[in-house]
Amino acid sequence: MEKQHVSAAVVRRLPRYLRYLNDLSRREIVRISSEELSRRMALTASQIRQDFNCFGGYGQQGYGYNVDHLRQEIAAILGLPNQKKTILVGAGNLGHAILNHIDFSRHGFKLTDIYDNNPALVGTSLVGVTVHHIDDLEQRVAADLPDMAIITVPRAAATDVVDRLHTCGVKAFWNFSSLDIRYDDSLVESVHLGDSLMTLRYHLEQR
Amino acid sequence: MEKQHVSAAVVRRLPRYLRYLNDLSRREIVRISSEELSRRMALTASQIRQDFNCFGGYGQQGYGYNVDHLRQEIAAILGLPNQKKTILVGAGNLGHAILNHIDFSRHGFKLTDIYDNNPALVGTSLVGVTVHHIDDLEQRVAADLPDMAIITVPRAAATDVVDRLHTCGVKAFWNFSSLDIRYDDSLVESVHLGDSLMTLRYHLEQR
DNA sequence: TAGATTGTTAATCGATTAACAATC
DNA sequence: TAGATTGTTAATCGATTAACAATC
Repeated sequence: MEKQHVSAAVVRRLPRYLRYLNDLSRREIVRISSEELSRRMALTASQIRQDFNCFGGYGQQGYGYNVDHLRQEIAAILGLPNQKKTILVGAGNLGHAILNHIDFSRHGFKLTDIYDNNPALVGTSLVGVTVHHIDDLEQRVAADLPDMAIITVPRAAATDVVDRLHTCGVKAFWNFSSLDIRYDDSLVESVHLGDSLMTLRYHLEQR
Repeated sequence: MEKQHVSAAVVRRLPRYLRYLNDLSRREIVRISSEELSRRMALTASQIRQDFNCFGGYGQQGYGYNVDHLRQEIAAILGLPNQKKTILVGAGNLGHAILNHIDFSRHGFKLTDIYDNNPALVGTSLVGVTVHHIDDLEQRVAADLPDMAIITVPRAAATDVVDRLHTCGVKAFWNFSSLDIRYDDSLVESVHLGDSLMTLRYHLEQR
């Protein structure tokens, strides 16, 4: 049902809608109006209706939106029911944190491999997935191409690792390095922690 | 020199400008034109000039921008030379990763305290800062009010911890919990890892 | 039916881009 | 001086908000 083009701004809001809807569902709230949801989320009701209408009419006049139905529609739009294969490269502090913090299956992914260059880690298992040496990257990726790679290696290693991945066919990255990854044929979602912190520092200044 | 209102969109770009300028500086490039920078950053030259002009004329016609000067101006605008006090609450996987991954002093902060409820951690030291028990939070925060708190506790604990912090005077948060923090008198910068991952999952679907 | 609330169009607002005069 | 490039104004584009007719 995804007809018209959906703007990046709307897409960024979808996960947040999903969080609130899941929460409402947990509290066994069956229906919600755009008005009530706007109060809870600190958005305008207008924006909520516009956003939901990019995809088709999920509401009902005079009634509002059915929480469970809407929740499942958004989950489907995001592609969550269908799991894409992902690998994680760099099982240091940040890699460990991601592995333990994120439930991949609930976010539409399946973790298939972990890579690191630390001999002490290679061969061990983290969250049920074996850690392989980074030297085996090309061979293993060629045998079973992942849909995405999580980049949690130190900055110094990032360019090289990402380039190798791209060369052997990986075209999507969840990037935690402070480097900007950019390829014409690839999808990149970056989490620049330092940038986020500095943004906060700026606003702290203006008070 | 910060006269006119600076939009959130511009502020979000400042750290990225700084990263590129630092990189240019490292390579000993002395001057850069908006045109050349736009190529490197994949922005328009027009946007770059608009952005830099929110704060005052840092360039020179016919020459461009002095890399080092611009770099220092932006660092100053962000407030980096002046360190604000921050505490970190929740020294689990994610907390550890942040502590080891972020150089606070380079981002305008100074880490003063760490809190956790794990007895095995309390009393130990991480990145040179002692871990205190969460029960001591109110007492210690009252004695030395931090400018900001980093929230890396599990979701279940987040509401309570944040509320306690807010009550004893903390009015800025770097939030890693999947909860939305919202107070009229507080500044919140959230890093919603799950949201970021789902956004990526969406775009992976549309290809 | 009357009341509530959506879906959708139109108006507003803000951000990005284009253009060019100012000036180094 | 001539050429380059900024600072700044105007035009465009896109996103948000307001309004209201459609309809459950």
